[in-house]
Amino acid sequence: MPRSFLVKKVKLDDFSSTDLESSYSRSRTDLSLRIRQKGYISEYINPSVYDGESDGAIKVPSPEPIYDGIHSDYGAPDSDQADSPQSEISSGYINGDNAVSEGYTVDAFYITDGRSRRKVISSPRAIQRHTCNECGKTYATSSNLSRHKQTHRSLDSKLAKKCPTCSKVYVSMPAMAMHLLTHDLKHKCDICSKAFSRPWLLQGHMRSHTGEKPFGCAHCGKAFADRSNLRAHMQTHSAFKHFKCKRCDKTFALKSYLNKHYESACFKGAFSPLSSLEG
DNA sequence: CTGGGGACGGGGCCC
DNA sequence: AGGGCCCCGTCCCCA
Repeated sequence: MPRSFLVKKVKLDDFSSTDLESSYSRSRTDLSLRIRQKGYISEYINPSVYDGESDGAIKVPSPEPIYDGIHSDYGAPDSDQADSPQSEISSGYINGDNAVSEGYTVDAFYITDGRSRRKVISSPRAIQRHTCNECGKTYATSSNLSRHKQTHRSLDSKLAKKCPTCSKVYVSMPAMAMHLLTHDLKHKCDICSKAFSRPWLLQGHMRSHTGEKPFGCAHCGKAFADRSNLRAHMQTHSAFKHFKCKRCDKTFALKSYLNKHYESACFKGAFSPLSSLEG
């Protein structure tokens, strides 16, 4: 599947030559381990970090071995079996029943990020990027850049438009159009009649009825219906807790845990921590 | 109180 | 311009 191949190549492109040499000569699982040694999942999901990987310091290695119950080798780079979880190639199965999941190692998880396609430098089109002079973001076409530039307009701009339903103001017409969709719940579940604004929201919802869990953790084998939930789960495998309470210094693996902490023990009845301590 | 998971929404980006 | 896909984030519930 060409798209999978490109995406995979993107990921490899972002590693140092040392990384590449070793990963080319070793299995994808080994590459996954190297990724985790470099700083676990959040650093490979966060686009800002990804865009400018500057810190090669070794942080906390994964406390967990790659889950043996699935096939976590996504194929060596010279293999034409390069796979993404979107692929029809079934490289790994978490469950033995009908709910078939493919195992996501940290790297495989990352490479399915559609945004990473921005970094496809092997593509001829990627060489001629159109750069926003305000924020430096680059786009494949001038049309896309033009659309993006709308987001830099001021809210006071004469071009700003207000949503007739909820009065939210948008300076970007594509964002406005996207927002208008959120008021149009035309995707309805045949089973429970719940309605959604986007087809993929309905898709995700349908999994709650079917039990389908396409997103599997390659570390422990647990499968999820929702990619975001797998992402949060992946963070629970990390021994590195990125989110620290600025009052009591307790650390948490997930920002949501820290927020919960702020709302409960540490700041109950006190001033709002979210406004004064975020950062 | 914390950790973890399920479900979902908003908005950005690509083709 | 529209559809598809994705990320980030939140809310809620439960152990």
